[in-house]
Amino acid sequence: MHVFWERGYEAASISDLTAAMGITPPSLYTAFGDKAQLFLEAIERYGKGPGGFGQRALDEEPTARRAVHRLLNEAADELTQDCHPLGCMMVMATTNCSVAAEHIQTALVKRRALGVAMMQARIQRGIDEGELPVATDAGAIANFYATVYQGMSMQAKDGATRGSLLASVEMAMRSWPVAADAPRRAANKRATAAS
Amino acid sequence: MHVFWERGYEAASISDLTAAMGITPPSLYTAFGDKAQLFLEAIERYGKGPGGFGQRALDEEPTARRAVHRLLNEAADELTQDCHPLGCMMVMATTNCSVAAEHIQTALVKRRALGVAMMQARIQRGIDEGELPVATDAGAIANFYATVYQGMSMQAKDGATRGSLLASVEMAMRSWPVAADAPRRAANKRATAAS
DNA sequence: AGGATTAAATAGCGATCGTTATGAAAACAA
DNA sequence: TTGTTTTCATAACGATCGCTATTTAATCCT
Repeated sequence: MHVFWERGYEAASISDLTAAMGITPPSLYTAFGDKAQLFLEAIERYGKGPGGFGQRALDEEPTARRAVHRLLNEAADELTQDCHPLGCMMVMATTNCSVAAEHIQTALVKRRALGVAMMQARIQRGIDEGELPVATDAGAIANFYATVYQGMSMQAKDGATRGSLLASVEMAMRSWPVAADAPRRAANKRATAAS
Repeated sequence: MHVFWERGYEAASISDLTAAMGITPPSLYTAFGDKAQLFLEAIERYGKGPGGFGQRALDEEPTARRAVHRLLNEAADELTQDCHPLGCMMVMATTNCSVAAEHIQTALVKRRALGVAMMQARIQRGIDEGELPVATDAGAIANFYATVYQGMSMQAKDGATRGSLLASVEMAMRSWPVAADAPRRAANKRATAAS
């Protein structure tokens, strides 16, 4: 998983992989079928392991805003840790590839879209529960924070620090839609105080 | 340039390149030296051609805010055009590579950092000219919008539409620092009206 | 027109790619 | 202990990688 994470799908050679695993090519092929299947298993392992923080944040936090905020904050941690490669494996593994690996590319595009869809669903729940204005476009919000997340992944790969990423997270959260009743309540309060 | 843009540095093979150029390998090597030099020339051409909109936006707009806003708006256009590959060549060309191409990788990291530095300089000018609060961290702002830009590039590669990217741009611009005197003036106006 | 020089194309270099056939060692059955 | 099965590593397969030596075609100068 780390080899694919570090190098990407195509640049990770079989000899890189077997060296890291401590096995020989025939063992790899009898155990995993071929390189593509091994990669998909590695991606799955990533999603359940180091890449699972997003899912957890979306599931566990009481509000959509806190969920997205926690997702990005934990991303800043995770993407810059030095016990594993920098950046998000899902983002970095196949940004560029030859025609031979396009099916892997499309598989990853689908997985990324799935992540956005999960975030969108959490935001929609926030709208339904009155946390966000009913006119909010959940898809647009999810797209934006997915964009920020993917950008953070690139920055981390380029050597950005945790602190730098956290600063970007705080800036991104300033774009969060204003709660429908918060300003109204404030306006009411002022009106009440004036009357 | 389009071949490197589409496939990335390593996945673009010499035969891909010669086929696209309509020449044979020896001609390529006598004209450009080797693959790495050809790539660097392609990157330079990209910066002066399709990738030049960022520089222009930063140079030509009267305020830092308008400069960044235009940069992102034009990026939404440029990154999704169908007359050339999707996404930003500078971002996509070497996100993942083998050990053999790491010097290319680091060269691109430097170029990306240069772009961020130019944006930071424009923002700092905005601070110096009173457009932005003196306490503003120009580096942090530049990092954030660079993050958004790189995320947009990934989204475009994954098939995001121009409209989707533009929506993210509008969201990102909501994070722009509030002008130091704008709220004060508003407050003064209210105070004046009350008195 | 014909020899000298430049240009480009064919063919192939060693190395590495993903993948697998083959042979040797280890574990088990009788 | 011997024969059988299983495990795993050595070695090599065809294909392609970046790159170049050699040969053919075109251009130039007299």
